[in-house]
Amino acid sequence: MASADPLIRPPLQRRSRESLERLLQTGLELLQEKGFDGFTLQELSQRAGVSIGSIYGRVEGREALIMAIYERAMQSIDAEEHAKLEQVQSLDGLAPRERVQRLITAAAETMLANGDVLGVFMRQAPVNSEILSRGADISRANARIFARALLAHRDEMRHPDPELAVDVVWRMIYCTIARRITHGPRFESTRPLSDERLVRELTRAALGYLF
Amino acid sequence: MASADPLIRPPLQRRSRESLERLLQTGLELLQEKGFDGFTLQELSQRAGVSIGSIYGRVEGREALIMAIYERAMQSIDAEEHAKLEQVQSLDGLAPRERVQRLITAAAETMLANGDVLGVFMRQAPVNSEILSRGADISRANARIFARALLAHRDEMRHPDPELAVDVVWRMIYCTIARRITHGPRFESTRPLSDERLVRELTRAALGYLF
Amino acid sequence: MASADPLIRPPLQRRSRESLERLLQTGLELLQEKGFDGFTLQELSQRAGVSIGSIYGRVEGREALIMAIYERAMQSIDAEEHAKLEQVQSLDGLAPRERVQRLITAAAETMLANGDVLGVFMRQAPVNSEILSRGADISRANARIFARALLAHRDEMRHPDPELAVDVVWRMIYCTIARRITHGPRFESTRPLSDERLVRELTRAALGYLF
Amino acid sequence: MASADPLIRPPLQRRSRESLERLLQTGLELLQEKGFDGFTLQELSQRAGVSIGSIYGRVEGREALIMAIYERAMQSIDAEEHAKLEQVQSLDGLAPRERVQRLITAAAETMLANGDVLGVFMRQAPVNSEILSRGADISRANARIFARALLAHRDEMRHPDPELAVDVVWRMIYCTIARRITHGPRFESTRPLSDERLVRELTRAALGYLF
DNA sequence: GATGAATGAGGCTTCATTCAT
DNA sequence: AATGAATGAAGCCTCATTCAT
Repeated sequence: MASADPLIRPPLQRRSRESLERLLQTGLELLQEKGFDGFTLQELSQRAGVSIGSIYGRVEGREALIMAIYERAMQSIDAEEHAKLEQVQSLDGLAPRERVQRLITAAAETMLANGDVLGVFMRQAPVNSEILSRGADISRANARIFARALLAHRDEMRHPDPELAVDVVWRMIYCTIARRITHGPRFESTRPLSDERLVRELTRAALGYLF
Repeated sequence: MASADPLIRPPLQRRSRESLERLLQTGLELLQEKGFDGFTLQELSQRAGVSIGSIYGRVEGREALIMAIYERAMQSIDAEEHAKLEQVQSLDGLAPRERVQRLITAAAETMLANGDVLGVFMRQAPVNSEILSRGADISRANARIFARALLAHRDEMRHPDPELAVDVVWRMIYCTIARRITHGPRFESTRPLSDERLVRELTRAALGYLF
Repeated sequence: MASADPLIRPPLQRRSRESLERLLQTGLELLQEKGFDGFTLQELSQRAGVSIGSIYGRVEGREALIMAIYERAMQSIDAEEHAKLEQVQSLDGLAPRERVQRLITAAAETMLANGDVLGVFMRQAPVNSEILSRGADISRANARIFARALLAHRDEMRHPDPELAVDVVWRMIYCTIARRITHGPRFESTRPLSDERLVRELTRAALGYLF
Repeated sequence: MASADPLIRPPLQRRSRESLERLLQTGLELLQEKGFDGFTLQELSQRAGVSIGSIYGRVEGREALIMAIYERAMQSIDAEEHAKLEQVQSLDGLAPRERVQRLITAAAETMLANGDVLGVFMRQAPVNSEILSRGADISRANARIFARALLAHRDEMRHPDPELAVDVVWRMIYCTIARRITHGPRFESTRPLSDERLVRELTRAALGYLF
């Protein structure tokens, strides 16, 4: 799912690779601190100790740089979620409810744990089509894994259209957690509610809906 | 819920009121087309046929203008949602499931029906603290109405903590619909799913969870 | 010495005269508070409760308005100084040193006493040719009175060119006091020095120089 | 006496240093021609052949640029006056009257000789607190040198409070010359009076006052 | 006459990108 | 390849003045 066009001109020398790394790492921090709008190449250049010229030597421009930062940041997060979902899926002899519960928890917790970084980009997605589409890619890939895993238990589901139900569950969970990350835990309601509790309740709702 | 501080210097003459109206309306359209970043006073001035100076005669600056557009746009939408929720709440002798179903449908449909306008601001909320907080105000107010209406049936609920359950249901519904508006219907999954169907399934999930 | 061209379109009705008065008075206050640069017709209009349109009905524009404020403010101050100088001049049988002392004191004290208002315009003079030239008119007029009064004692003066000496004394006194008003009492030196003391010493210097 | 905070981001390359120089020089000329109010970055940019962006690369903004022009212009003038005063002070075996005469002449002539440049800033001082305070610094420093030099002869002075007298002399001289520079030679009086003559007479007055 | 809304030239500033060294 | 100075389009805002009511 990685993009085909080279966001980055591959660095050849060790020194280059290092400064590229510094660029992407510092860039992420800058993005977290200032948001996309406050993110300027000038400041990045200074903080990372990499000249503007070098940035342009490595990258097409601001947009591409941000995408490169994005890809780098997402790579590990996505792999982590991916792996967790796959792992639960691969478990044999799991009771349906047990599996569903674990899948939801896996997905939600990975997202919440990486909320700091994820949030930076999730907040921009609705305003930046590039990020929107890459984000969709990732989400959809996970949707598929999630669905496949759940549908192993389709026969036990009481819902008449398991495919649909599973899709809806994914959306429900994903959206609720995602907004928690982007808007904070009290946007929709001031009632205190911990991450753990929310996940538990969402799971419960999913189970009630599916089975 | 309208803000107390005067975003707008109230126009006294007819001509003014007209151009203010033009400003807010055209401004909303411009915001829809270009997004917040692409929204410039210069272009608004041209399109609305109102000089820059006049804009500043009416409004503190760009930021205040946007908030004014926001308030105007939200006023009717919010009132509509508010009213619908209140109306369902006020119905006597409604079976619990029936009431819940209607409440969810009311909330979701109002949002979806106004998605064009809502989306413009919802997309900015995570990036604009002013809008974030106003949006939270509105959402929370509706959360309260929603909760009050549902909790009329708390005795019939099987969930051990009805207050919590009702809060979670609201979040689930609101987040899922909101993201549909801001990210489109296929961000999380490519599986086709109509608005109506989604609402129906969310309702079903909510009912299973509560009762 | 009043300018010939009508800075002000003479108000005919009582109401007009009142609002003109309000304009000039409030204008002076505004000028004191904000300085020339911070002085805007918009704010004056509001504070004085006179519409912009009315201001333009009465006056050519911003510049003319300021000059009108200036003239009004100077009128009384100038008259006061004028009168004091003339009065000392008219005293018979005054010992030379006594007369000089009184003249200097009269001039200096009038200026210092009106420093609040004088300062506003004196600070602008070097930057505003209109005010510069009106200010020069006034200063020169007083120079003439001052000179005439002193030269009554030319025979007692030890200076070989009494005309010159008297001119220099006037300049010295006027400049020192004027700068005290425009730049404050400690611009040139941090040594504390009261108005009274300064005047006394200047007088002493003048006497030593003339006689 | 140069300010410690960096008004200017020091240019590293030759090309930069040249355009910075052009900027400050042309800036001074522009200031002389148009005054502070008429001084715009746009015009400076054009005249100096330096882009707006470059200006901002070198300087914080308009205000800082003006201060930089000021500091550069004052540096040499101040040094010159400073040096001249020190030099007279250092002369041994000078008769009191001789020394006073030379000191006053030194101070006055340096100022008058640099009147073109000095005037630009002196005219703004009463209206620009930054310049006012820097100007005060310089004047006070010279006041100290002047006083120290004169007070070497305190025993010969007939004035009962030599410290005071010397302070007053400095003020008198400085103010009269400064106003001559800012307001021209005929503001206070139309009587023709050359620079030389004025200085000579001021000196005579000072001598009469002190000794 | 009075009112105050409307106008718009013109100022300052930011920052992605280019280019000389 | 790297550096960082230079560029300039484009945005926001102010305020004297004009003009419809």
